Amino acid sequence: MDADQACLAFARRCRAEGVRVTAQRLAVYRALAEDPSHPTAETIYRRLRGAMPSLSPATVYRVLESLVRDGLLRRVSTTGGAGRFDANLAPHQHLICRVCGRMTDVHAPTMEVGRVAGRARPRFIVEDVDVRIVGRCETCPPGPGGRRGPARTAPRRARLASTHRTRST
Amino acid sequence: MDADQACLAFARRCRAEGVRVTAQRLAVYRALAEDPSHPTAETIYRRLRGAMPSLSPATVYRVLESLVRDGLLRRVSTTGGAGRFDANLAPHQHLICRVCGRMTDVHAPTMEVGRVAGRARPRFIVEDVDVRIVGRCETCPPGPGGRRGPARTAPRRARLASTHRTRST
DNA sequence: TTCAATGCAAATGATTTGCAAAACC
DNA sequence: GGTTTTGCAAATCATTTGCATTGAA
Repeated sequence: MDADQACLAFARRCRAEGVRVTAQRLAVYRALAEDPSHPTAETIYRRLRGAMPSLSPATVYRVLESLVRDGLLRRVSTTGGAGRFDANLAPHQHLICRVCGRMTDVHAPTMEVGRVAGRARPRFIVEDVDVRIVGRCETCPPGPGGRRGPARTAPRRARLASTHRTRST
Repeated sequence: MDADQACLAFARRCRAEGVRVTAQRLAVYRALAEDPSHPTAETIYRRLRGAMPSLSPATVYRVLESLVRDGLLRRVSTTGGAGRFDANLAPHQHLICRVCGRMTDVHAPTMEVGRVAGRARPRFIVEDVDVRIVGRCETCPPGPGGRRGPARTAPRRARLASTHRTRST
């Protein structure tokens, strides 16, 4: 699998940047590299603690934060609920089903937003464009909201606000 | 101002949908209609309690949730931090400065994502496209992260994950 | 050996919920 | 008057932090 490759490259890159390569870091990174569903910190934690009983949630959060800071992972945007992460650094967009909560990668040609941003005042320097395409899997039941109904990774009810403490970008 | 118009339309629409028009609802809606900065629930609460001392944060959250559910407001996407809201229902995109946290509306021609979504399996029915253009105001100090530094509405430090309990879309 | 990373527990921030009182239609 | 909403306080959830310990380099 490609995940092994990615993990090797990951370890190399950590060492190159002077970041220590620990079992926890590798495990968290691998969990994300192997899982295209954009899991939450808690999902990663639950998935890992079987093989790593001493792992603590705090470590998962810390590892995720540091990997995002070092540009090895991305945090994807949401409108609430727990934070979700992505090891796929290539430019791409997300399809988000408001019924089942599934988040799928898709590829659309890069959109031209640079010129739009240039009109802003003060002027704005674009660094990243993040596109969320919200809708519904054809196989999920329609209906007004995404409330009720089974959910794989996400919904529980319709959520309101969102996350937790700090900033957002 | 246009906000008065919007409030009238808002009251009309509430009555039409059988939702009660209370002073709290109107105040929260108006606060959002008058403020293009996409404030958080807490910001709205602080702004309102001067004129409405009995207002409680829980009410602000509940009002926001119900207005979003009824399609009178939108929750904007973030990668963490508190949820932010928008009374502008017209299709538009957001410029987000990772240094000062400011979120500005911009207008770019609608992007063609429908065809991309059609390729997904199971097929995906697009209902909304949400574009976040992340970068930096020309007037904000550059630098690796958006950490430290003064912030208007957002940052405090680099945040990690995101919100709170329920779903996300 | 040394400094970064981990684990644990406690702290925080954001948001939600239970319930009785107040308000709208 | 009956049903929604509100307020308040307590509960939850997601995430962060303090501190002593462990471990990678």
